[in-house]
Amino acid sequence: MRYSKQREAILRVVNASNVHPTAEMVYREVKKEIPNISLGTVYRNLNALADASQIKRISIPKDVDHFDHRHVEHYHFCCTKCHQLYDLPGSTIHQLIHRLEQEESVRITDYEVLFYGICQKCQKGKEENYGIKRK
Amino acid sequence: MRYSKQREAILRVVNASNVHPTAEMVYREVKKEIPNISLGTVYRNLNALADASQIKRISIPKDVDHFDHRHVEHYHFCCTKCHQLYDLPGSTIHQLIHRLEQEESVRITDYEVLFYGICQKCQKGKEENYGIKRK
DNA sequence: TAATTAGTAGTAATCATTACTACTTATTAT
DNA sequence: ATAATAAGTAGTAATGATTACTACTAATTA
Repeated sequence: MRYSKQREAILRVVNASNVHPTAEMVYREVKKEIPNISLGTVYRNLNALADASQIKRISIPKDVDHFDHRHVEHYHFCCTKCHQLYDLPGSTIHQLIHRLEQEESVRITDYEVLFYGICQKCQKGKEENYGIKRK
Repeated sequence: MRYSKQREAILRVVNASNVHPTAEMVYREVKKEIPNISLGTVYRNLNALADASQIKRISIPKDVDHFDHRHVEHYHFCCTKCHQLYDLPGSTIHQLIHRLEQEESVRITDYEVLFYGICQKCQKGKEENYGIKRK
């Protein structure tokens, strides 16, 4: 993979973000720096970066793909009320992976743990929707 | 939700399947019984059944949605070689959920645990692709 | 048994994502 | 360095899974 300022900017934006951005969100952000960047370029590079394990693609039912700079191990939490995607800390999964590899004879190379529920803010009745539409 | 023979057949097909069928697969199967059923009807009912927690929608990056009759608690395993989706047994997650609810002040109502790796068959070099195309 | 209204078939539309094409730019071999 | 080469890009068209729409059908109810 050869260098390009577009990919560098895209990776920088994903790394700097704390909201698990969608391709569209990354596009809008990178546009500030490279105004004529193409949405296709953003998609192509997000996929390339995910394939190279530099970032992580998160697939959520009834939602567009999100991307995450997975620097520390964690799980994801999707609030079913405001549809905001949060991080949850955790590393419990490793023992589980080890056991499953032994018992099920599979080789596990990656994982995604996604919880659904009501986030703290929404429990307090202070939810906002963040303009995220559900299909 | 009122009764319809279409929804009944769709639920029956999902329940009888052990391959986490896609909407298209359910459609092809139900068509044997109700030849003029519409693909839109299958989608609508799969969504309705998922919303009613009778089945579960599984979202996988770069793949179409799959559906699962979640009768016993388990995790999912997606082989990165043959792209087949398998079940992995497990119930370890409950302690984790309880701890996260306490520590993070969220209310968790559902979860999805998806592992990636190489399945037993593919480790033995006997993989098939099952005609599943990656975009 | 008629009235109501959810459900359906069939088709058109949507929209996130990918593919394509001509052009540009990073890397390489002379 | 500089030309060759091949990966990357912008812009736009195409794709394809999913949803929306419309006129019709059938399950529930009063």
